Amino acid sequence: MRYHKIPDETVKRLPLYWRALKFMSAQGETHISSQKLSDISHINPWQIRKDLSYFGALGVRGIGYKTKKLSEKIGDILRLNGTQKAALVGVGNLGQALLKYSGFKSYGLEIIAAFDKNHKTIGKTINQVTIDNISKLRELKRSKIHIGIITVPEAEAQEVAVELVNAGVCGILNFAPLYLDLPKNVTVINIDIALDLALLPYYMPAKLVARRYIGK
Amino acid sequence: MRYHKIPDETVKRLPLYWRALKFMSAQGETHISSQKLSDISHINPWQIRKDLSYFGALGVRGIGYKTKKLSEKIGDILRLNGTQKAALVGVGNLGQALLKYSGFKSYGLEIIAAFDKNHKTIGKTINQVTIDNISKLRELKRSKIHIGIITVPEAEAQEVAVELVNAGVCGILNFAPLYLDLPKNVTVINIDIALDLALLPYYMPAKLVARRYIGK
DNA sequence: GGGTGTGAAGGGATTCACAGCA
DNA sequence: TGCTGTGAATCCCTTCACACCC
Repeated sequence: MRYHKIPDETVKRLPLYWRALKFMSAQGETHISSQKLSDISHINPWQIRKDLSYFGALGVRGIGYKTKKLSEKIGDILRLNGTQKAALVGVGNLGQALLKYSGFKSYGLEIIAAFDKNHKTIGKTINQVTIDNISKLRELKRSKIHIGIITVPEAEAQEVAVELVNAGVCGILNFAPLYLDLPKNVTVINIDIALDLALLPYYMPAKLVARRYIGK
Repeated sequence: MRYHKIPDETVKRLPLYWRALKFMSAQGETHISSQKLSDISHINPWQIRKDLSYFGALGVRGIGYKTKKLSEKIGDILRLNGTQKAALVGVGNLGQALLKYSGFKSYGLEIIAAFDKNHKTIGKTINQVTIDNISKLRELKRSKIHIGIITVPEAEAQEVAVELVNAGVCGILNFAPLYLDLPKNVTVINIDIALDLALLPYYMPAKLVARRYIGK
């Protein structure tokens, strides 16, 4: 296994393993088998082993994986070890919730700047971050922030995204429900809660009635 | 094409098409081609045509799709037409943001009940919803609510989920970062923002350095 | 002409089954 | 014995190419 391309689907599962390993670590478990990891993450054991094998032999046959070693390894792969600074734009309901949310820290993310255009919001301090006028976005360049979080309304999102990129951002977490048109070297992760929600009725029990389509 | 199983991946894309169609409708477009739909949704035209073909011949050769007809059809498939009532448990930062969020309405979801265990929060009214004591969750059964939204801390999520199911809920939107162990007939959609966020550093430009692993 | 609908081909991810090693 | 690591087989989804129809 040399110079192996890692499937995107595998990468998507890594944070899940990471979360499960932290959980096991907290329980004081020093070792974990793919079966046990499966019990927590609900991914098949062979899928887990296959996924992990892309990164070399991380386990010990007959024993399993060392909890701490494995979680460090996954952290290295995902580059979650160490802290990354982020700027948030749009301090509405969601923006405020994210600012107050402490869970980002364990993923190495720290929001150290926030912007809004509402004068009632500007100047407020939430969770040690003072909200700036959005017009000062371009001054962000100095602070070497590479991650931006967009929580502005849909109509303003594209414009804000461009300004963030101009300010040196190359990774964006986008909560606005639209596709952001940006240079290829910018990574965008879209989170649209409503889009996920929309799947719920389809998969709810009534599905048994009409899961298959009778066509033509 | 008879009795054809619809791929999950196709279902996942339907809300995206639905969103794009609403956008086009708002622009006053009565017809749309798969190419145009692709421009907005950033899904390949042939993928779109394939996806839609699972539901029968919805388009007109040489013309494209009727915007309104198609969006209604997708709404029917996803069961988004009509309103579904939901109960939210855990009125913290995120819970409040969701209560105030108006975007659910267009997906046919209306939060009509909210619960918390914090006595400072109980009794407050947010967006016309008065927050109840979480101990009253079991009384929910009468109100025929089938969707539950969980925004409580991880440690309480499993317990709350079980109570929701006891109260008649069969579809859950779970924001707590853990796997909910529930009867098979309950549909759970998990949203863990941090899990998505964790992928950002991996895909950010520095990836060019170590995207592939040099093993063994 | 222009754009859909769809079998067939191709590609990738999942699953299997077992070799290999503590 | 127990559990990992991994080629091979399988399955499913994506992509292609073109027939078909407005």
